Amino acid sequence: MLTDRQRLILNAVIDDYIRSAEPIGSRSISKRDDVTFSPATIRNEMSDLEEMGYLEQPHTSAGRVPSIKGYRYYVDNLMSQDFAKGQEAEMLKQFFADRLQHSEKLIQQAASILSQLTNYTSIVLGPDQHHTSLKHLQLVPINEQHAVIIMVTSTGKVESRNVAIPPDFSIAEMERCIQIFNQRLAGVPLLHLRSKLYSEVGAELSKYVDRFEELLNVMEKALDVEGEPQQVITTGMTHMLDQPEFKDVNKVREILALFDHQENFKKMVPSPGSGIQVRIGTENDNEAFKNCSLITANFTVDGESIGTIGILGPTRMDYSRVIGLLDQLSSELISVNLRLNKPEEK
Amino acid sequence: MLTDRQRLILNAVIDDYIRSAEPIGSRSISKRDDVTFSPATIRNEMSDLEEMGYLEQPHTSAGRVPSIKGYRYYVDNLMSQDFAKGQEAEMLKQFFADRLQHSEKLIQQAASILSQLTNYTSIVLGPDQHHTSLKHLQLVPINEQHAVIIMVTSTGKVESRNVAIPPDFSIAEMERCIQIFNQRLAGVPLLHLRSKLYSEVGAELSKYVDRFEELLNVMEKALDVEGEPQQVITTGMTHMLDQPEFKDVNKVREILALFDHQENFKKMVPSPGSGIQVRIGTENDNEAFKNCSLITANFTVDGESIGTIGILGPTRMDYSRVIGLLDQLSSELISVNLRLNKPEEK
DNA sequence: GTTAGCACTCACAACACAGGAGTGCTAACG
DNA sequence: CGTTAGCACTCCTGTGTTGTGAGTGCTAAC
Repeated sequence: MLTDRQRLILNAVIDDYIRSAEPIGSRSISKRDDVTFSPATIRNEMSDLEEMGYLEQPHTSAGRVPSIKGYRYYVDNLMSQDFAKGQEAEMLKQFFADRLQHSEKLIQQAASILSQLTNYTSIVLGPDQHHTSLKHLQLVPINEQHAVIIMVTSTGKVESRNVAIPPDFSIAEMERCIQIFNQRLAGVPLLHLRSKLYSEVGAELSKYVDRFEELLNVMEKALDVEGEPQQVITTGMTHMLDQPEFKDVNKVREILALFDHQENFKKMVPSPGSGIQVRIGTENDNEAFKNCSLITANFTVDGESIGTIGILGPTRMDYSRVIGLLDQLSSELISVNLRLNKPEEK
Repeated sequence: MLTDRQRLILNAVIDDYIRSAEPIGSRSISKRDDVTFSPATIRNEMSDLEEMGYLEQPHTSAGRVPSIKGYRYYVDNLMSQDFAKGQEAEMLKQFFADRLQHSEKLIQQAASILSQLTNYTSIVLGPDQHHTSLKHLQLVPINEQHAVIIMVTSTGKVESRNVAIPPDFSIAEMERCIQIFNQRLAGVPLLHLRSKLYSEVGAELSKYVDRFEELLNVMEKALDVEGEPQQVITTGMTHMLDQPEFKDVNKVREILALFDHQENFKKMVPSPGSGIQVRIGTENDNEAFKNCSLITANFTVDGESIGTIGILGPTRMDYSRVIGLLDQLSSELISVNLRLNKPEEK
């Protein structure tokens, strides 16, 4: 569809624009080493590229700027794919060298590093609750009426809930029940905890405890993971302000407002699975992000999602570098997880 | 030191300026209901107030603006002290009505509400680690070589650490050790855990386990709370941008940069104890905050600090309202904690 | 001591204007 | 026929000018 020369020029425009953030003119393109034609020729080609929708003109007599379609073509076809894994990759490796964190915290820290490296904002979504399962349940009494229930999940994360002990239940009784829960519920996906609670545990429990229904009620509330919003953590929002496209406070506000209402992100992040995804400008279905691009990477181990990292920058972001870093990070994470789980059952 | 009329005028200037964010002229003051003199008289008084350092002039022929000294005088002497506890107080009450969270999470949520109510940014500092103690220790094995150690603190917070099980230790052995730890370390302040580990537990442990030193080493790392930075959570940074004084991106950047490096806040927050504190403008020892005020409230139960909330706004912030809300919040928190711990031992 | 009157100051918005980067078109060249 | 040089035209941007209005400080009168 595009001639080689058009592709060369489109690539040149986007490359330069990513660096300079200013409309690119024909003259400056012609000065590049990889370009041999005169400004006039380039003007003609750029005019064609504009007509086809790959470039845009802020106004007559300004240079050209890539359109969403242009960026998309760049990411899909033009962009250098040999993600230069230089010293930055080395930094990531160093970072992971001797970490023994559960994967969730690990990803958070990785995102923070990514944000520093790229000068973009990073967003971490915890692992999709629907796909993590319960590893262990534990009761810690606070006083006669209150206790803390601790859940350890398959990702190594620890969650805790305060519960009120039903009157007339002794702590010893509670502890016996928790044991039963543990036997029956270990390995069950968090999402199914509630239904299993009645179908599996109920019958068993009734043999040992009299007023087990009351207890089930309490546990149902405590184990309800849907109430707990999926955690969203952002780092490096400052970097947003460094980009010249956001020198106007109002544009920044729209975006930062999104950060305060984190529910939004869940909608924006592509459905789980499927490695690295790029959403350019209006491809995000959110008005506030029309000048931003979001690159997300979903990290999985053994097919289980352990978290998602998103890198948010202006549409004019350095796609190649960010994708390269996420790529590298992905393999590091996998190797860490192998190290951690090597001698595991199954 | 100030005449009644001067106090009235200073109060009027600050009041109006808090609302309008624009320099206040003599004419607009004279229109207030509580002011009976002419603009000319007010001009003379304002001139005196400026000479004394309570007011400032952005430039000749502009109105007056309060100085740091002016705000300080306002907060200490002028500000209405009957913190109107209207429907806002009711909201807070509602919010606390049936919460059963550990106090730390409770404070975080409270801060979030405060941020919404006031349109300022809120900052939560976790309880000072030096004053919380260990309640319970728990080991959850992940595989043969790794386990999660869970610490429940006296504030009801749950912390977890991944540890590597020393080679040749069985999980059963580990669990026996943890029991000993629990007996010996429950109630010990987190800060002293490490020293007690050797002085108290070491001897006891040597009776049961052979190579206990190795184990102590592992535990020492796991229980080291000083490595873990004190948690800092911020909400509602967007509101910062709503203030007209921050319409310039560069000023915002300085402040947001602080948020990315949370260590800073620990230095800024006044030493624990002592209720509500107000830091106006340059009273904060941080260049970036020279146009901000920080109101902090330290919440304690039975003399133990359970966390600190800071409200950050422009120097022109509504001191009276914020202090009132923090005041209200403080009493709500205490009543919740009473409810939660009523039947506790001691 | 208080107030009216008035000249003076100074930020700010509106406007005009020059400079310059970049385009689009046309015509000439190989 | 594709490519290039030349040139007129567009339009953003920065700068200087001017006018307006809010507000002050001073003086004189009440």
